[in-house]
Formats: sequence, structure tokens, C-alpha cells
Amino acid sequence: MNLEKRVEEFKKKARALGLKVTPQRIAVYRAIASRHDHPSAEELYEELKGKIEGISLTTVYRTLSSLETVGLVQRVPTLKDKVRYDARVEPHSHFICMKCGRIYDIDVIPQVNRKEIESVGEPVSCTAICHGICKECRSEEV
Amino acid sequence: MNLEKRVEEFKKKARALGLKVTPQRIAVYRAIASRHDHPSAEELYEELKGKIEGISLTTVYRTLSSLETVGLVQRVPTLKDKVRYDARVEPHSHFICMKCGRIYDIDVIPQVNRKEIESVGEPVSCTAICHGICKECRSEEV
DNA sequence: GTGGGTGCAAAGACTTTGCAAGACG
DNA sequence: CGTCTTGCAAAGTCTTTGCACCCAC
Repeated sequence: MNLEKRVEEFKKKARALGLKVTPQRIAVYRAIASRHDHPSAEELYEELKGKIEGISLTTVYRTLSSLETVGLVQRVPTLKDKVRYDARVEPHSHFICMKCGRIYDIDVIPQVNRKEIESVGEPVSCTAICHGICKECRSEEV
Repeated sequence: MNLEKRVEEFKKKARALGLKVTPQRIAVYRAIASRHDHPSAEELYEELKGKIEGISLTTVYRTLSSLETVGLVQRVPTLKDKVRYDARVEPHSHFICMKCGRIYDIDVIPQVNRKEIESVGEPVSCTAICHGICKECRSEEV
């Protein structure tokens, strides 16, 4: 789906969920939805501060937190101590490059042995994380 | 394998890898290896500070970092901004309880569509994260 | 209009670092 | 004994919060 359509849908859903649709929230959502690299709050702020007047790092943090609460964005599981976000909220998985740290989406839902999980609890969703070397880094290694 | 055997093996490996085997490092490793809840540095420190004289939070952080570098412990992927560690370094997956936040080990390696991953890069390892409600929380819900 | 949203600055949580003293090999 | 490790305190990084002002509904 193209970006502007997703932004329009975002406005509708946000309003329906009781969130006010402010220019800052639109900007944050558009920024995160247009990227596939799962940016942190800081990175989104860096991208926006030139383009959008009246945006602060605090607002980016608060917007991400609000959107996460209502399920319009998701956190990405990582090993690092910085929180990263993803505007794709439907099930999918991630590939983390061990060299450059970039995180890629992969359209995969892991198949796991149900019995093993149920010995621990009742699963709601499963996602995979693959570590490896991405194509870009591989080609630089020549 | 029982705990003391793992600790002995740890000493051997650590020495072989060029790390000095200090009482603090042994204590940190024993603590993390004896638990299955993937503690953070702070939690390990809380456990140790009563029992071990001469242990500081700084040392716990530095120990975890050193052990991670040589592959004797691993970070656990999480959505939160606190780093958690695991003394199980062979491939396995995790179950995160959406209610209490506890993280459980599950002996599963996800089966994923290889083709989909290879469009992004060359995978080295894959792990799954399942979110759900653990048995303990489920039984409290009555 | 009003309740939620925003910016700023300050505080809070988690982690790393500099330095002098100490201990493993 | 030399080098790596430790503890303390201070600094650094990432994130949240208090408060006064503002704007979407």
C-alpha cells in the first residue's frame, strides 16, 4: 500500500482510538511508515527536526509510546539498549546484520513445535530473529 | 549438566580464552548459570552483593561484557531497554510473558523459509520469540 | 471551551569510563 | 612481578516527567 494511503488510514484509526491527530503525530507516523530500517526515537527526530517546525524529541518519544499503546506501531526485539520501532504491525520477522547492525523485515512466521511452547505457556504470537551478514555488507567484503 | 560442573568448565574455558578467573567472575557466572530467568546486571548484583564480598555493580557489568565478548554468555533479545543475559549459548528460543514479563527458555529452533531470508542476507543463526501468557500467570487469572 | 498534546528543562534509569589500588598467573 | 581486574565516583546515553502553554475536537 502506498504511503499516503497508509497515513490516511492512520489518521482514521488514531481518531477512532481516541488519539488526537496532530501535525506532529502525522509526521512521526509518516516518517516511520516510509522507512524500513526500524528507527529509534532519536533517528526519527533527526529526520524530522529540519522538515517539521514544532517537533521535539520529547514529542517523538511520547508519540511512539502512544502509538505503541494502541497498537499502531510495534517495538522491534533487539539485543541493544535502544528501543526501535516498526510501523508494520502484522506478524513478520527480522534479520539483523551482525556487521552493520541494520535490521531488515522478512516475511516469515516461524514454525515452532507447539508442544514445547505449551509446556511454558499459551502463545499469542511468534516472531523470528535471524542473525547474519546482509547482502550489502557481504558485497563490501570483496 | 549440574551447576558445579558447568562452573568448572567455565573456569577452564575462561582461562583458555585469556580471561583471568577471579572470584567475582566465578560468582557472576555461577549466578547466571543457576538461574533460568535471564537476569539483568542489576538483578545479578542484587543477588550477589549479600553473598560475595567485594563485588560491585560495575564489575558485574564488566564481567558480563567480557563473557559476552568471548561467547560464554549471550544477550537475550527483548523489547525493553534493559539488557538481559543467558548462560545458555547453544541455539534455543524464548517465551516472553506479556503479563509478568518473565522470559522462559524453550528448546526450539524456528523453521523458516530459507529463500525469504536469503533475499536479505546470509543467515548464521535463527531464534524465535513467542509472546503469550505463561502458566503461572494463567493460573492466577482464575 | 476543555481535555489532551506539546516544548522545555530537569530528573530518572541504565550503562560505561578514568584512575588508583589490588590480585591472578 | 607485570598485566589484567576491581571499586569508586563521575560521566554518558537513552528515556520519562513536571509544568505552563496551546490546539484538535
